[in-house]
Amino acid sequence: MPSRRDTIADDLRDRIATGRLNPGDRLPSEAHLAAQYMVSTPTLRNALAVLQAEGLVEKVHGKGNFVRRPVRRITYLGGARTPDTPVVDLAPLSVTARTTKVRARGHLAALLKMPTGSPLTEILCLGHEGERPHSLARIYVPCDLAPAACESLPYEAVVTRLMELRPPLAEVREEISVRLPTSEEASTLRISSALAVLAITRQAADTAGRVVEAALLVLPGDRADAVFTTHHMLDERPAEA
Amino acid sequence: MPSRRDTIADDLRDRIATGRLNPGDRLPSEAHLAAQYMVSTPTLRNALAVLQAEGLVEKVHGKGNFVRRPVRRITYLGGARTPDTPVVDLAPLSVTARTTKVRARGHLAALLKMPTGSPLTEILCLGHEGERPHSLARIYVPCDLAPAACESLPYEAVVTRLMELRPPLAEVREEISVRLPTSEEASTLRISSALAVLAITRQAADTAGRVVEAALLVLPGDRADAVFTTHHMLDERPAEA
DNA sequence: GAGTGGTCTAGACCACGAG
DNA sequence: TCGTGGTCTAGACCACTCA
Repeated sequence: MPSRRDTIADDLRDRIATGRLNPGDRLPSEAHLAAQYMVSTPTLRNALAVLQAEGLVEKVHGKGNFVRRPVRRITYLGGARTPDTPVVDLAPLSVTARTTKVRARGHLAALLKMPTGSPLTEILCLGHEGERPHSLARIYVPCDLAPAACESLPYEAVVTRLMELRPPLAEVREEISVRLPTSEEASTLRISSALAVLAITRQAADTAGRVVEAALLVLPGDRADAVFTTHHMLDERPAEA
Repeated sequence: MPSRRDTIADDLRDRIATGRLNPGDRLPSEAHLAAQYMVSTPTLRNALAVLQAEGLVEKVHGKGNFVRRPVRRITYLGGARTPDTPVVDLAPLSVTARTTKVRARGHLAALLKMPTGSPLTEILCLGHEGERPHSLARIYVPCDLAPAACESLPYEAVVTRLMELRPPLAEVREEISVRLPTSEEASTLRISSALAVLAITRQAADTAGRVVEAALLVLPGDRADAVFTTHHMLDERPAEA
């Protein structure tokens, strides 16, 4: 027996799929919809929450519920990439970076295989697409591998300098998990705190086994994919794209 | 201003973290807790939903809310793995498989690069840890690469036969996304339909570029990680673990 | 049958956005 | 100021589990 919430969500989803509701359209108010479907407002809101989690509907406080424009999905390219590929594929997007010095503690120290309290450079990156933030990255590198006085450099310059300072990488480990955003992440990314995010922990080591970078990436779950392509090493080694 | 829901969730989370509530413990009933915190039952249930999404609390209909035993997280090993590594690391776990013949359609046909209607063998795998299901995999292979009459074979035998029939792989592409489970997936995995899952689409091709396997994996977001390790190809090629 | 969670109701009050 | 969504209330009724 499908719940009323799901019945309503299915109906609205169908309305969007068949073009009766178009991207950018404002939905009738929640009170209106509740009356149409003859349910209480909490029930209707639950139905909208389903669609919101699917990325079909966007709620804007004080304005209404809107059919989301089909956003290009963010693609995180993991693994087999050339060393100068940016951490997230931000091709036509803008990234703002802020660099600060912090000290390793807890999980972060373990990730970098450095003792607690070790000085680190944190590069906080926020990817934008138009007005809207859409990816958050915290990159940590040992201070000796960080560009000096780079607080004011633009993102591209920081990345370029990082690559120059860094020894060649031997191994990259990426761990992907799903979780709810912290409230800070939710407000930074302007997503609902109920929308799960893709959390990627990236650890890059040089040939000596030294961890030269740890990165914590947060991508909104409704529009992020992570893609890994592995070329198996056979007799012939395929060229990497 | 933190909401009451978050205040309550924070308090319960703290009770768990500090050991005042221990794994396996049953929480007081929702009505009881609502009275303690002086909130209505929906508000209290929202607070529990937060903890449930974090994997700290498990709701069991008709029995109560329980502090979750720290479950071993499921680790999906992607990318750089030897060909005979199972799709999901199910080491001490049991897997049941069911094999049926289906026809490629829509997304699946595109994934396999086969025309719509092509015959496929579907291997439906359900990973168990004890009584509890914890991973769902749908593996599709062209019929000529599927073991004949394998409907009744155990999982391990099916996988072994698959590997024997399959040409060496050249490229594996894995796409990871976050979404809510379908109602079928939620009931099969016995998770709440509000708990996001890690959805992994795996596409394996042989040296000729033919797709020899497409797999759709669904892992519960509260206890699943996907790990990718890339050994960069430098002068010396590191041995694969 | 007693107790539990699951769903839903019909409101109330507050916070936000736009005119 | 008005309409919107955000949060919350104090119940009701149903479904499930277990004794």
